[in-house]
Amino acid sequence: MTGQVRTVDGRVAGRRGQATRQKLLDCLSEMLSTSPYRDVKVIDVARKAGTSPATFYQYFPDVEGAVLEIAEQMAAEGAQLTALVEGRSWAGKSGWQAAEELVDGFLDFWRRNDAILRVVDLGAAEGDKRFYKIRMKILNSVTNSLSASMQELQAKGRLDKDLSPAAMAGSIVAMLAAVASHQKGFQTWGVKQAELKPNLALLVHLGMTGKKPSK
Amino acid sequence: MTGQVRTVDGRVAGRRGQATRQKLLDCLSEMLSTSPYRDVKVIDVARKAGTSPATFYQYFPDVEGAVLEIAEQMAAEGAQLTALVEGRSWAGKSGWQAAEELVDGFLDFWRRNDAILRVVDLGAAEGDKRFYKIRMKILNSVTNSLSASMQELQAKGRLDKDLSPAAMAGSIVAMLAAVASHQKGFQTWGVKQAELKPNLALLVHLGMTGKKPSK
DNA sequence: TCGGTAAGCTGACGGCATGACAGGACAAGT
DNA sequence: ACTTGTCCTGTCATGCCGTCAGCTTACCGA
Repeated sequence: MTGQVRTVDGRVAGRRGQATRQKLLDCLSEMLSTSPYRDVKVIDVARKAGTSPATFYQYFPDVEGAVLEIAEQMAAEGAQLTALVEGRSWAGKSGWQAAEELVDGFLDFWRRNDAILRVVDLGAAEGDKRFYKIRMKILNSVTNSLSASMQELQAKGRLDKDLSPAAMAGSIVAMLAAVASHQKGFQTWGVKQAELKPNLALLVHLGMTGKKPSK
Repeated sequence: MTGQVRTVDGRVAGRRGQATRQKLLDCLSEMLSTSPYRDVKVIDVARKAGTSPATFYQYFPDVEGAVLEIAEQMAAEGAQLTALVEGRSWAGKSGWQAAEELVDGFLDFWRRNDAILRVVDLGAAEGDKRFYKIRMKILNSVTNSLSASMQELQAKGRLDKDLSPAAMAGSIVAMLAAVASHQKGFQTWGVKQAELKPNLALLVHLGMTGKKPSK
């Protein structure tokens, strides 16, 4: 599908080359989580990887290009988030469980990838379509699943028909993503992780079913 | 309270100086909305303002310092967002209206200041306390008001006592902020502004009162 | 009117990151 | 050993950063 890994000047990368490339990506990834995006310099990444800036430019057009690569890898992993919604029932106790697990899984994924997700979020907000596409790839699976579940509920008459599943699902997912990316902030502000989760789950449940959950 | 405006090297700024300073801020502000934050260079801002980079460094320690200044100005304006919540009733029809107006006002404020808010969000997410504080200043007024309203409802027995007003209010506000900062995204993805708002308002209402609104 | 003083601005400079290139090192096959 | 193609780096021109000395401009009191 993706074809071979290639250098900027068109050569195909061999074993050694791919290793170097990956090492650069790893180091960049680490830098992103320890210093502001604006201050990440090619020379630092190269130094950290024990190589030279010139090498970096063999594999990536610039920092942004490398960041996109990392984001792409993460987005591929992120596809598994669908499993948090698909095939779940939103009725009764299992509905509450579904909401709780969705929140849990989401916050966890975000915590594991917060550095790169920050940059993706910024790129998307700035209007860069490549970043926006990646963001979509991650969120879409969840959004679509939620949206489908709501349409089912609507068909069964268990949910108001005049609300838009897409908008509601989008809002819910946006909320999860936002809270997730400011988890640390909530903590310093005095809201504990433990009380954040059930409240988020409650909001999710309310949004999905329009009803209070029966725990 | 704030004392006089001062240059980096300690001189007090006069009329002309303040004008130059403001012009630099305006130009920076415009740059932020037309090019990625990472690519905003001091020299470009200076050129745009018809002055030299050295002048920029007279008034600001670096780009980030100037951005903080802009953000501070915006935060001051943003304090008026409190008015969207304070003194509102969440019962009956007026409850629905309160939710709608909160959503409206929020999205509008975000749309007007999206460029600078993006950068503030990034800074906060990266753990910079100065940006975090500004973000708080804007969101706190709304969050606190919502939180207070919920405590009232709890006292009257109209709302479950086992949920945390702070966490819920925080989640609601985070959701509003998130949706607001990706408004354009929602649109390109096929969700129209018109159907976004009522669904958001519904979520807000559900979260605040635990009940479906009576319109 | 005339200095005196502080504000305001800029040219110039060392330092560093960028991005391109050519050439050397290295591994693998013959 | 020789060839071929991959891989890495030294080097260089370019451009931005951040600072300083020094020049110009505005204000003010005598």
